[in-house]
Amino acid sequence: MISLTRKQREIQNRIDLILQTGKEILQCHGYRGLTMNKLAQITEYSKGTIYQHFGCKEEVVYSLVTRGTQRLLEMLNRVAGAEGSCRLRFTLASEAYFLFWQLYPAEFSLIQTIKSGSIREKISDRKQKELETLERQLMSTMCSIIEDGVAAGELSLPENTHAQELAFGSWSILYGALSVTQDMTEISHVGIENIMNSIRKSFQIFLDGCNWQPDSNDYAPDQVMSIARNELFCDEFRILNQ
Amino acid sequence: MISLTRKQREIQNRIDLILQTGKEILQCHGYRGLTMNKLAQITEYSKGTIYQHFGCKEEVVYSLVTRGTQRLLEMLNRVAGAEGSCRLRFTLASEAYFLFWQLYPAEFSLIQTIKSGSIREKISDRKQKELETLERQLMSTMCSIIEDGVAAGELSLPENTHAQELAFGSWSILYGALSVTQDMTEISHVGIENIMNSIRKSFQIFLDGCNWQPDSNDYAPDQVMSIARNELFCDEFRILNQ
DNA sequence: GAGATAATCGACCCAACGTCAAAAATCGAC
DNA sequence: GTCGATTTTTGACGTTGGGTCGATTATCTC
Repeated sequence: MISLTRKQREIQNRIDLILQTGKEILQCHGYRGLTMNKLAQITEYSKGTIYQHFGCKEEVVYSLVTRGTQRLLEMLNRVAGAEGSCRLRFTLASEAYFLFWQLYPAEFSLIQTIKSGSIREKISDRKQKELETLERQLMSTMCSIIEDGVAAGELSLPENTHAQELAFGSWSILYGALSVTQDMTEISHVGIENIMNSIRKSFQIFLDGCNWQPDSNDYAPDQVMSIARNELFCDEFRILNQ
Repeated sequence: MISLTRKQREIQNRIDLILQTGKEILQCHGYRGLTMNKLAQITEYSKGTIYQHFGCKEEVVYSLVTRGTQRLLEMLNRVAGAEGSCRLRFTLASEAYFLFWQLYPAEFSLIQTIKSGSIREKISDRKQKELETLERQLMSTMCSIIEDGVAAGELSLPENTHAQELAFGSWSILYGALSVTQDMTEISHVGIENIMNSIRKSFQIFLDGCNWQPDSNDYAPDQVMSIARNELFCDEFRILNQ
C-alpha cells in the first residue's frame, strides 16, 4: 500500500516534470518547437515513457490547459467567497481572469489552439469531459455571483434573459479582448496596462448596461485593485512582480 | 499584353481553385486533414506548382482568412453607408459579423488558428501586413460609426475614453462569443438562433452601457433584421437560406 | 523553327509522430 | 536471498507529410 503510494507519487512527479518541461519548450520555441523527441531528451525519459502518460503530443498541451484552468477556477472560487457588493465581486472575477492571463500566458494562448477541431479530435473523451467540467464550473461560479446580485436587488435580469447569458456575455468580452491582445503584445505601441484598462472599462460598461447598481460604491477601480492586490491575490501579485 | 493578361487570369483562377479546394478539404477533414499532397491531387496540379503560389501549407490557410476578411470588410462598408440612426448602423455591423460567421465558418475558425505564433512566424511579412491592413480597416469602419454617433449627439464618450476603445470592446464581445460558440455547435443543446440572440442581447447591453441614445428607435430587433434581410444583405441571406 | 526562358512535375529528402519487441527493473512467493 | 512473473522502460524502426530540386515540358522571342 505504501509502496503503491510511492509509485503513484513518482508517476505524478514525472507527469509534472513533463508538463513543466513542455510549457517551457512552448514558451521558448512555440507550438512547432515542441517535439516529443525534445521533450524526451530534456526530461531524460524515453519517448516510449512519455507516450505512456500522454497518448499524443496534443494531449500534452491539452493537459496544460486543463491544469491552467484549475488554477483559474481556484482564483475564482476565492472571489466568490469575498466580502463586498456583488458588483465588486463580479469585477474581482474579471481581475482574476486578467491575472490568469498574465501569470499563465502560455496556457491562455493554448486555449485557442486546443479548441480547433483538428486537435480536439485526438483527445480522449475522458480528458475532454474533464476540461468541460472545469469550464462549466467557471461559468457556474460567475452565474452564482450574478444571481446573488439579483437576490440582493443590485440588478434585475431583463425580460427573457438568464444569468447565464450575462455571464456568457461578460466572459466573452474578457476572452475576446485578451485573446486578440495576446497576438499584439510585441507589435502594439500601446502598453499592456493601457489595454487592460481599456478592457476594464468595457467590462464596466457592460455592467452599467445591465443596470447593476451595487449597494455601496465599492467597485471603484482603486478599491478593486487594492482588494485584489492586498487580499485575494497577494500571492499571485507577488509572483507577477518578481 | 493580351497574352500577359490571359496568363495572369489563368494564375488567378488557379489560386482560386487551390484556395477553394483547400477550404473544402478543411471543412470535410479539418486542419490535420489538409495535406499538400491531397491539395495537389484534387486540384490536379503537382505539389511543385502549388508551392509556386503558396510558400507553405500555412500560407494557404492564411490566405483563406485574408480573403474572408475582405468579404467581411465589404459587408461592413455597406453598413457604414446605410441610412438610419448610428446605433442602428452599429447594430447592423454586428449583424454583418454574424452573417460572416455563418457564411464563412471555416474562415472564421481559422482566425483562431492563424493567430497562434507558430503559424504566423512562417508567413511572409507582406502577407501579414496585408491582413493587418484589413483588420485596421475593419476597426476604423467601426470607429467611424461611433464617431458619427458622437457627432450626432447619440452618445458621448466617457471621460478619457476613445472611440477605438468602444469599438474594441464591442468587437471583443462578438469575437469572443462567436469563437467560443464555434466549438460548441455540435455539443450544445441550445440552438444557434438562441445563442445568436443571446449575443445580440449582450451587444445591446454594451451599447446601453455606453448610454447610446439613437435619435429614433430604429434599432429594435425586428427592424434591424428586416433591413439586414431585405436591404443590406439580401444576397448573403439568399445564399444562407438555400 | 531553333534557342532561350519559364512553368511544371514528381521522385526524393528529412523531420517528427507514434509503435513495438526486446531489455531492464520491480515484485512476490518461498 | 533467489528465481520466475509481471511491469516498466527503452530506442530502433515504420510511416506520414511538408518541402526541394533537377529533369522535363511548354511557351515565348526572334
